[in-house]
Amino acid sequence: MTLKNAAGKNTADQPPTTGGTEAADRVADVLLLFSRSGGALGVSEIARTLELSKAVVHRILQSLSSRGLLTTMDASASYVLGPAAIGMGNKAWSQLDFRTLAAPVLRRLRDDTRETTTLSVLTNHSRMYLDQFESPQEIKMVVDIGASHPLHSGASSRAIIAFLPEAYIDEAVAALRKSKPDCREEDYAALLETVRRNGYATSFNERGIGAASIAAPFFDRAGNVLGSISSCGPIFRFNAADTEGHAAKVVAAAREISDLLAR
Amino acid sequence: MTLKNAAGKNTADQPPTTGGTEAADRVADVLLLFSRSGGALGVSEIARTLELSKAVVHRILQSLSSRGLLTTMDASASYVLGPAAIGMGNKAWSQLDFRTLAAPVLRRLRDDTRETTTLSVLTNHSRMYLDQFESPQEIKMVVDIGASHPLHSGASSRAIIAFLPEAYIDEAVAALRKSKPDCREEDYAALLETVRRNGYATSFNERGIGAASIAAPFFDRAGNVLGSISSCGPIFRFNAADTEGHAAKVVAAAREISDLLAR
DNA sequence: CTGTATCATTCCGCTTAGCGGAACGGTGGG
DNA sequence: CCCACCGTTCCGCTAAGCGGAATGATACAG
Repeated sequence: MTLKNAAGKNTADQPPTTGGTEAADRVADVLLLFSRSGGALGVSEIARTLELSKAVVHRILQSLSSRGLLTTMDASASYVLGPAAIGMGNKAWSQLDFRTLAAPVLRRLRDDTRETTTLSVLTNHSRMYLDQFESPQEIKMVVDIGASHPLHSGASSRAIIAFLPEAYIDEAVAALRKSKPDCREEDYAALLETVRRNGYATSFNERGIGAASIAAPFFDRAGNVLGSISSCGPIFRFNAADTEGHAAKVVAAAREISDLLAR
Repeated sequence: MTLKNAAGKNTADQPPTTGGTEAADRVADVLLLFSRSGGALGVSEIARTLELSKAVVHRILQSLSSRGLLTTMDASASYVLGPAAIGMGNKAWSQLDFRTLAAPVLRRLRDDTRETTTLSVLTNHSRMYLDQFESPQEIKMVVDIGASHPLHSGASSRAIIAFLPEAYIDEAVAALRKSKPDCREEDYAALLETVRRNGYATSFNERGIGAASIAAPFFDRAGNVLGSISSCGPIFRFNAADTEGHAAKVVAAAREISDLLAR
């Protein structure tokens, strides 16, 4: 029975065990499940999804919430990520340096497209430019590193929000209505659907006059959006005919960053 | 040797096992260790700190980094929190609702002090107002919910940064120099030391003219700062004689929030 | 108010996952 | 060159913890 099940250990399906212990893998999987699935989760649901016994899941949840990584909503029953998870996220920001990680990719994309390339990350409920590589040309776009921008407009934002849960989108539509009361929710949803299908977002004359931008998102291994990169410049250099080819380069670069993160 | 170590399982010290399984507790502890200790960590160091065998730690690290919760810096050897930790942090923000959690405490503090109370959270490398309860008086302070503020100035910011690692403080001093080239690093360090000792921060006529604020931080169970609350209003109602009593109320409220989070 | 179907939680004996001590290769400093 | 410390790997023993089933709580339908 223990014959070859020992080291190999794949029940033939989803999560290929790697290196460590099965117990630890399970704990990680539970955490990642929370970080994937939007709302609150209960014992049975998790047990079903991960194909584990309810007893096991229950014990893991006990441990995790005893350490504050999970919390139980008001009464009791179902769990959500807890304050310690927020603390961890904050720490991760200071430990893991996106800028250095993405720099080579961004620089190469800049040299390739000869347009300014930017790096944005998702932060709480907004977006922020972390870095940029400026175009070598005299007329170019320059963004403000560090300031935060709303998630509802601009290519870099749309590339992110298209892959976030419903709640973010509702919030964005609400914010959008304040400046453009006549915008329709369906139109925005359709726009984001296009972004999801193409894998990139575009904007022309949107945030700034005469500015154009093509942006693509990158993800962590669990499939969460972490941010986006863009190639942007004066609109007269972004003609419709080239857009597709240009976008392909941006998407490829974004995927490269995702891969670096997944490594 | 294994005599009574079996079930009871407390080596008489730090982390009292609760509910779940020992294995899961260990995994959580490793994660929390990363979220506490600033830099990168190696197998031996963790094993020593947590009083675990090196083999165990090594296996846990394998599992966690196979899921992207940890990452190994460039070559190899020591680990830091990975992209999945950032994704988790982001998700935690949307699941765990600080505003509703803190609302009763903030409202009570407002009714008690008759001044506007605010809720701020740490985000990436800045701070953001999440909520406020306005003073019932005609002359009052009102802050801008949602916008982000630098970490280097204002009571609410200082209450946070005083409990962050060195790197943040250096960054703040650098930013501070841009507006006040003559500020001395030692002075700022001393200021923060005072904040740490008192448990609260004050500002008078600092961010806005005629405005005063008393702020205290709150923490997750692991001791990470998550944000701060403040009681603030027109400076003429904040006379020095009352400051200490006023601050005590703010600190008590902040501790209450920490407790709610630790529950 | 009773029946049925969820849910989370608890129990306990069996067994297998994984603990830990020790051995191994690599690296750096004295 | 050696010693100290690192991360990694091996393997036999054993107790940690898995899982099936029982229990209690809650909820909805009839």
